[in-house]
Amino acid sequence: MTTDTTTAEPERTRAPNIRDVARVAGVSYQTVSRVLNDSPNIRPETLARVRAAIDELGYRPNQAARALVTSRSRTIGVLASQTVHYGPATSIQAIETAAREAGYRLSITNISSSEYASIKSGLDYLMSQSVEALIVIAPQVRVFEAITDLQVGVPYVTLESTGLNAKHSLWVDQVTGARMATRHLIDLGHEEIMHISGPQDWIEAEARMQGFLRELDDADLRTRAPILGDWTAHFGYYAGLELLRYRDFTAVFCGNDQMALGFIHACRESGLDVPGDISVVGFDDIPEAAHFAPPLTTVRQNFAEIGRRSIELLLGELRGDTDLSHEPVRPELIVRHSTAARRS
Amino acid sequence: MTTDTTTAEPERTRAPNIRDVARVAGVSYQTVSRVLNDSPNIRPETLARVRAAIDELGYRPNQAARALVTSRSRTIGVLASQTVHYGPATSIQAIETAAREAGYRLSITNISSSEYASIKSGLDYLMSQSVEALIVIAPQVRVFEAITDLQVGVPYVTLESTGLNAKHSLWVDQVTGARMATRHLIDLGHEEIMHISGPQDWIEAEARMQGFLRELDDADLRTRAPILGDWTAHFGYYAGLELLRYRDFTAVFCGNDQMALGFIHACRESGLDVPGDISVVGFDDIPEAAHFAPPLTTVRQNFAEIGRRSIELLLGELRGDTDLSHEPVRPELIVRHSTAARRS
DNA sequence: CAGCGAAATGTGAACGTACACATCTCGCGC
DNA sequence: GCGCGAGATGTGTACGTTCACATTTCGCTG
Repeated sequence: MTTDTTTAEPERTRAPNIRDVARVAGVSYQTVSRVLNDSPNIRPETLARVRAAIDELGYRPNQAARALVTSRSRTIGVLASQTVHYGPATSIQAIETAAREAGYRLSITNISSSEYASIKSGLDYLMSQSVEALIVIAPQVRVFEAITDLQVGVPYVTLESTGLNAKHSLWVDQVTGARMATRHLIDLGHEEIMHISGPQDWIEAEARMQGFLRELDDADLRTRAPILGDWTAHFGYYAGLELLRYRDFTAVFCGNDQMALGFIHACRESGLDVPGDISVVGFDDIPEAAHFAPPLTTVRQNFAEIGRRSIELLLGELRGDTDLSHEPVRPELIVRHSTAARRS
Repeated sequence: MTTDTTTAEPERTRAPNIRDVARVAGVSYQTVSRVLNDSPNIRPETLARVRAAIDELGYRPNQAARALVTSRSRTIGVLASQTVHYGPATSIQAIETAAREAGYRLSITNISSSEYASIKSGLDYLMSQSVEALIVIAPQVRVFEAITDLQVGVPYVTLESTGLNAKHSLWVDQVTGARMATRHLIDLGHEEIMHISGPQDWIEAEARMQGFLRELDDADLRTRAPILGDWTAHFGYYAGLELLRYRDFTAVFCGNDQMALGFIHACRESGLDVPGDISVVGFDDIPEAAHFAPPLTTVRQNFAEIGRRSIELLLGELRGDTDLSHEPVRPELIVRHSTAARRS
C-alpha cells in the first residue's frame, strides 16, 4: 500500500535519491535538498512531509555525489605509524570521536617503515582520497620533508613532535616531561643515570633525549650516551641484561613504559631490586604502569587531549580561523614505587 | 612552456580532471579513463603520452566522481569498540593494510557504550558512508540484533565471536583457548580454580567463561561463579585484593592479560607468591606479558591473522566467491612462569 | 587492392547532489 | 485592490567519472 506510489515498478535495486523522496513528498528535489541541509525558510508542514518521505523510503544522502558537487570530501586523513601502541591509539580514538561529531570521517593509513618512500606513499594515498586536512602521528623526522615535497595543499598538524615546525605541530611537551623525570631522579640523589631512548628517527624520542641531557647538564652531572632502543619491552629487557653486567649507574630513565617494564625484568633476573638497587622511570603512563612490579614512576601524557585539540585546530583552520592556540600540553610526573633515594 | 597549453589561464584553483589530461595528451577523455583503469587495447605510445600528461598535471582521479558513477564506494566499514586495546588494534592494523592493498579504504567508527542505541547509531553512520562491507570488532551480543534490524545489505563479518552466527563470524576459538588454559592448571594439580572474566555482554568473555566451566566440569572439579570484570588491570587488582582475603583457591584464570597483571599485583601486596602460592593464567599474550613479574603464562591469539582473513573473506564475498573458509584460528598456550604445580 | 574484423579511439549519456537563479505565494500597508 | 517584498519553492546546470555504444584505424587475407 505505502510503497510504489507512482508508475510501474521503478527498479527494485537502486537506492532512493532525492528525486524519489521529492516525488513521494510531493515537492521538488531542491526542497528535499534544503531539508537535508537544514536550510531555513521551509514551511513546517513541508518539512514534516519531506521527513516522512525520507523515513518511508529509507533514504540516505549519497556522500559521493555530495562530495563531488561540493568538492568537499568531509574526510580527514591520518598518517600513523604505530597504531597498536597505547599513545597513538588513544589519540586516534579521540580524533575519530571529535571528527565524527563535527561531521567528518577519517581515513587512516599506516606506514610500515620510516623510510622516506613509505611515508611518501602513505601521504600520497591519503591525498588521493582528497582529504581536507591531515593529521600525522608518525613522528619520524622525514615526514616534514615529505609534506613539503608533496605540496599537500591542506591544513595539517603533526602530533607528538617537538615544535620543529611549530605552526603545524601540536604536542605534549616532551622535553619538559623528560626533564621532570630526570630531575626527579637527581632530587633522589642519583648521579649516574642512564637513558634508554626510542628510535633515533622518532622526533619524540629525540625530544626526550634532549630533555634528559639538558637536565643532567644543568645539574653538572656526567652525561653518557643514551642507548637507542625500539620502544619494546623486549628491547628494554635485553638492553638491561647487557647494561647490568657493568652496573655503573643507579638510575635509568626509559623512553617509554614498555622499555621500563623490560628493564625491570632484567633487573629482577640479575638479582637486583627496583628501586632498592636501581631506580627506574618510564614515560607515557600506560594504564598498566600502575600495576607493574613495582608500580612504575612515569610521565603521563594526555593523548586524548592531543587528539581532540588537533581536530579543533584543523577544523578552525578549515573555517578560516587562524592563529588558534598551539600551546603544548603539559605532561605530568606520576611518582610511584620504582624510584627511591640513592643508597649512600 | 609546458603548462598552459590551451586558451587563456584556465582557472588556477581547480584540480585537473581527465578532460584536462586528455587535452594535454591529445586524446579523448575516454582514452584517459581507459588508461586509469588498466584497460587493454591501448597503443603503447598513447599510453605513454597519457601517462606523461598525468604526471605533468599532477592529476589524481576524483574518488567521489568515481564512486558516484560506479556506485562502489571502495570503502569497508569497521565498527569497533575498544580500539585502544592490543587485540582490536592489532586486528585493525592488519585489516587496514590488507584493505589498502586490495584498493579499499576503511571507515572506522568507535562505539562508546554497549547500549543498543550506540551500536545502532555507529552502524547507521557506517551505512551512510555506503560501505561495501562491514567488519565488526565490537563483540557485544547486541550487535547481531542491530545488524539484523538495520538490514545492512552488505557482506559482513564479526570478529572475536564464538560462532553464534557462524556464517558471518571469524574468530579465534576462545572456548578452546580457555579450555587449554584451564587444563593446564588442572594438569598442575590445582583443584580450586577461580575465573575473573570480562564483561558479561562481550561475546568473547562469555566464550572464555564457557570454556573454563566446561573444562572444570569434564574434570569433575568444583565450579564457582566467575567474577565479572571489565578487562582492566585496575579491576584485576581490586578483585584480587578482595578475593585474597579468603584465599580458598590456588589458581586463577584471568580473562585477559591486563586483569592478570592487576591480580598479580594484588597477590604481591598481600604477601603471596606467584606462582608459589597461586598460579595465574592470562589471555591474549600482549607483547608485555613476557616481561611481567613473573612472566605470564597465557593464551596467544593471532589478531593480525584474524584481521587479514576477515578482509580476504569479505573481498571474496564481494567478488561472488561463496563458502570461503570460516575455520576458526587456533589459539596457543604459552607457558611461562606464573604457573606452577600446586603445593601439596 | 578491396574488404573484413579486430584493435584502438571517440561521443553521448548518466550517476545524485548543491548552487545560482527564477518563479510563485502571500500578507500587508496605502 | 494594487504593488511590494520577503518567504517559500521550483528549474537548469555543473561536478568528474564510467558505461554503452559509435566510429575510426589498421593489419591482413583472398
